[in-house]
Amino acid sequence: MILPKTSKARKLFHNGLQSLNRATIKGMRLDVGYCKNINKKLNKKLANLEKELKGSKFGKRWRKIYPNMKIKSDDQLSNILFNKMNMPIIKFTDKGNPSVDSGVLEILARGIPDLKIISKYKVLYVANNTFIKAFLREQVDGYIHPEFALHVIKTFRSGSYGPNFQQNPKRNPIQKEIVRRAIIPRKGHQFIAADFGGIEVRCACCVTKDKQLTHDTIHGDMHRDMAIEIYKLDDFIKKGYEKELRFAGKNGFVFPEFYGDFWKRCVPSLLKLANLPLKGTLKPKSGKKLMTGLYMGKHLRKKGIRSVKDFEKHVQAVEYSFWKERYKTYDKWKKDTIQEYKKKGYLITKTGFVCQGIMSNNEITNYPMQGPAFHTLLKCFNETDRRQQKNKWISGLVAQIHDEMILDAHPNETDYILDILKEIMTNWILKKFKWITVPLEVEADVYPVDGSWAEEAKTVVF
DNA sequence: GGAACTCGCCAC
DNA sequence: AAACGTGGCGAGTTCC
Repeated sequence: MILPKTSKARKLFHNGLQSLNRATIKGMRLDVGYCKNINKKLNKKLANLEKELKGSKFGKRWRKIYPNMKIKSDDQLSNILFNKMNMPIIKFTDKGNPSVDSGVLEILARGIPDLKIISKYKVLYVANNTFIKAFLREQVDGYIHPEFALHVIKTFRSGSYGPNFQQNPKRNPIQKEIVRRAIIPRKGHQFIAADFGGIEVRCACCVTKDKQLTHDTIHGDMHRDMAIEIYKLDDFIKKGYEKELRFAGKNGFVFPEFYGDFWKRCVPSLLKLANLPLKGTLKPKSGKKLMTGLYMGKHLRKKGIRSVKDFEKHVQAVEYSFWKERYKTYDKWKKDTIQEYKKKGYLITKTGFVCQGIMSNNEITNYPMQGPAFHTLLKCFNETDRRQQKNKWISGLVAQIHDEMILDAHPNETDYILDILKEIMTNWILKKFKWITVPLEVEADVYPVDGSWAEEAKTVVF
């Protein structure tokens, strides 16, 4: 449990309630015609995919066992795959049952191509049922009014409801296009979305005072560094593989480690991200192609890593140096903070919120970053709101996604607003939150006039 | 017939 | 010994 114990914390939330509520009241325009249209189209498409699956070899087998076949029934699917067809179990759910999630289906589709129909179905189903339908259900006179609450999330971030505006698809391009196309600015307006870059890591720099982390965050590239170390890449990363392998370093290792994961659980995703097999020996022709005639498998073998077991050992060593050498100050902070919590029974964040109650080690070391990261955005949101009222902008704040604020802007005011955002988010905030001891970086996406949220934006970096 | 649970998936 | 942090939500299923 966290409580806004200090007067500063209470004031931040008191102002936040009002500014967030104003954004809710203002709301965002919904392209209702588009939503109704795409909803119809998707219903038809989903019906067709269902028909296709039922007619396929795999679908016939399914229906023989379950005459009332339901594509969405993971129980039915799992029973057929793992009990009737004896397919290998790739991973287990939290409750210990064989998993049939998208990653598993992707692997099993190598042997049963019909499974691809199910994956395709699920992607479109989520876009339609979780998002488009919610928009149509929640809209009033062509506007949606997502709410933002400050009293629900235990780290005192914000939550969003009716609809939840903090989970709109971004990574899957098909879902992104379908869903974000529905959100449009007011007539003649354009969206501005300004987000802090790596705000949680920057909070970690300020909280832990780790000099190496601070250096890497401001001047270096830790994700790239870790990718090079994990895959022993040396100069391969310079030859056009930077983006993908950096992604693997970031999402397969650095982020999980910061959240409290450990090497053994990182290995499967690191293997998957490099297209390597999940067990056994690393064959010379396995994995991502690094250059003509050289695959990741062969490359790693040359470096003495001949099997998944070898790779596991290597990742364990990388983790050791990550915490015991590279970020040893951060590591010590974690130990000290856990000790402090155990002694006092509570912790207090940089923004004045008290964390108390029964917490795991990972919770103890994550809460001091997660809350203040959002509070930095909220403080800026409040100030932007104050200025928009004082100066009677036509434009206005309409939403917030943890480290990002979204405005519906009149083009005549756009440049002026960008100046204001730059001032508030990179300068003003440092005077208000003295504990922020690293520079802050902001990316502001400016969308085309009358362009939906799915359109390509012009990015301005502060 | 509804509450509670489970799984999977969307975001940061 | 521990073992990814915070949520919302839809669908299927089970229990009462």
